[in-house]
Amino acid sequence: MPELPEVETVRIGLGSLLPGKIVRAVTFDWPKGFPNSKHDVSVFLIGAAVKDVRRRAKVLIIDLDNDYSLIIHLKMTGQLVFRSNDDLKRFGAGHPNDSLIGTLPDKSTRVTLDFGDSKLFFNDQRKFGWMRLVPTIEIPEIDFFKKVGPEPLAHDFTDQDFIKRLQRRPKSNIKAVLLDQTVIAGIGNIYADESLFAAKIHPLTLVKDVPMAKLKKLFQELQAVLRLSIEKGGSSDRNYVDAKGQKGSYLTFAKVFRRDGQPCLVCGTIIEKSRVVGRGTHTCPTCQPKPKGTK
DNA sequence: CACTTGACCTGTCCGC
DNA sequence: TGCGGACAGGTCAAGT
Repeated sequence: MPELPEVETVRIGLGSLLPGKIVRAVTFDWPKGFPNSKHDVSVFLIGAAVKDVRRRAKVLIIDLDNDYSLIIHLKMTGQLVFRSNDDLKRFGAGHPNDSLIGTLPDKSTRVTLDFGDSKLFFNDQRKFGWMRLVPTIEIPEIDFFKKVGPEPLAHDFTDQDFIKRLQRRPKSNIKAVLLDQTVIAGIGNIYADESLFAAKIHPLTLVKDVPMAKLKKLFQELQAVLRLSIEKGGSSDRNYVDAKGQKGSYLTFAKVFRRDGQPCLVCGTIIEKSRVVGRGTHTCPTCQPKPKGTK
């Protein structure tokens, strides 16, 4: 589930909660998702203090004061939920506010970091997510970080940079290219659909067939939807929650995503759902006419 | 090489 | 109510 805005929301939350906390204990039994040995965890994680929480693409990086870092990918259903011991006592068996989270840990909890006065739960229903403890200095050498594209909201990332990178894949359809993390970092299914709708581009259009003006428009709209979503705490469909276990409200503002069967907010045509690159894809057939030669 | 498809998991929802 | 099948927001390996 989590794309750039959701991971960024978690980063902001953890960034205000974790720095200074010392890891006192770690509970885990998930060799595939968290392959570090008990020995390494006890030597390089227990006793270390959290220094900083960063994000690159959809990956969270928790830097420790011993030159090690935890890198975490939430994939589709991962959650990182922080609870003080007081909250655990108070809300352990209940649902604070409109949270999707009940008693913690629950059956999807894969890893628990215990800070003494509080805990951080890594939940992941589908177990696609992962977490690794690595020397901080080795992070840039990890394959994913070597290959991942630029941050779409970086201040020095321009529309010309964006267009140049998209045009490296002229014969792919534009949605596939937006979703390719090596082209641009952090875009997933929700923000691909939303930005393509805003720029009035059909997702199946080949990159080479999109006029320059529309590529520029796409860049502006992509930045706008990402920024709005971060402001709204991300999108919560079923699983996503922030560091405090709360849902985000962006989907209230989504114009096509999960709005199939409802009228387009621009022209009133019924929004359609189809499959593009194997993913559920939402379009307005009037605002985003299909490219010639597709059915 | 460029590009597309399936596999990884579990849970939920929908139709019969 | 039960059951099979499709589907879910990501990424990689394997396929064409």
